Amino acid sequence: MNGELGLRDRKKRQTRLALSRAAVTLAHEHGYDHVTVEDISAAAGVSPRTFFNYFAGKEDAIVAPDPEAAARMRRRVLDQPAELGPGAALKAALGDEIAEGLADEGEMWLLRMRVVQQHPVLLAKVFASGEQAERELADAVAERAGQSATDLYPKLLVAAAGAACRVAFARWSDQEDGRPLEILLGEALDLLYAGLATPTGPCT
Amino acid sequence: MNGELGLRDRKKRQTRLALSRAAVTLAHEHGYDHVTVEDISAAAGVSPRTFFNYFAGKEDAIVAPDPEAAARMRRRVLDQPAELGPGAALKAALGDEIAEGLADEGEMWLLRMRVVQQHPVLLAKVFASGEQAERELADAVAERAGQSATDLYPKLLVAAAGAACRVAFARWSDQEDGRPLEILLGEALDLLYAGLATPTGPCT
DNA sequence: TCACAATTCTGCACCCACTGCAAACTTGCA
DNA sequence: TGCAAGTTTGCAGTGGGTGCAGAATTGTGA
Repeated sequence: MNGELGLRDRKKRQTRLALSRAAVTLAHEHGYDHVTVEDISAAAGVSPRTFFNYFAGKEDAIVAPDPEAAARMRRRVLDQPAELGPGAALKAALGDEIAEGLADEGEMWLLRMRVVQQHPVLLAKVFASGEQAERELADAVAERAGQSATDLYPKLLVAAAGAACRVAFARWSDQEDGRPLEILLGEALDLLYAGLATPTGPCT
Repeated sequence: MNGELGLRDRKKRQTRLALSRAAVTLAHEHGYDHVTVEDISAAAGVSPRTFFNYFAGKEDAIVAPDPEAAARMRRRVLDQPAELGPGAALKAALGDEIAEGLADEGEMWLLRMRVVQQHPVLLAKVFASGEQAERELADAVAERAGQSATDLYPKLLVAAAGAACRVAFARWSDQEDGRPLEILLGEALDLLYAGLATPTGPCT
């Protein structure tokens, strides 16, 4: 009736979001390991047991691996104009994804990045979920490149692009560099596609 | 007197190695999360409490972040012939490191990789410790390139090279491809330095 | 409107990872 | 041999994480 979702599902989404927001903000205020699951669930108004009905662990409440992200990126890659090569298609797809994400919840991304950058455990989670996404993405890239997903090229392309993303995100959240995320990522990808050429010439 | 190390230090090294080997082999046999710290320490002949005197956690007993690796790689990069550019120096340094590691404990590396590849948590640890090493390596590369360590180029070069390493290691442990690790890594780095050129031309 | 089925929430009991502390033990050295 | 320093261990406790079963809530058909 309202928004195509019943009260049940709306409440679930709401609870999940409340837990996630509570986890990020509490961790940002008091430090990740000074925040217990009990604190988070209390702030979100549910029992500690319920927390584990939504997230597999405390870490997941902060990094929140988006289960739809992989499929969405796959579609983005395949939907790019046919004249683009695999690398350009991947770059365009990443640009689209980031533009949309920033518009939806950019300030939350920034807060999350700040917390994550200071906690190796969380950073590890980010890498792991990125790696998961890379596996699916490699399929899409392989399809565009007319290769098998087990070939070196698709795997390396998405892995290297992932590395570029991480570098760009880190620079973005570092506030040293005030430029927007899209620019930073574009710069990194261009350098990558130029064979990591040094300022004075190609990579030697 | 004997090997420059007293009985004390030799025993410590021995215990650490025993714990690490026990962790890897037990995890390989029974699955990582069906093995408890108690099992590992029992197999190594020490008390569970002692386990934590050697490793910060169960994961560390398997991924065992080598505390000297970063400094060693830094030296390797700086010690490469002066005529090599940053990228070539990094490639050569990685080759040296791998050749030495394979000779010392190649079969253990393989077993470890097999375990790690199937456990997101461990994979995450690998990424995290890799990321840690990348920060130090970026300094060395920046020095060779005559740039600041906060510049994009050094960070992206080591991050992309790290991605190439992970891809090469994964392919190596996959046993689909029987070629030796050095070849696989060289191939990945070459493709990277060629700007991730597709089989039919440069990356578009 | 009401009652029933399905789903969600919650408390409880439990396992395991991990830590600080202090006592027992081992090693190195005078 | 005996002492100082370092290592191992047990113990007690915290917190993350899970299975289970009952209570609470919601969707649905009569």
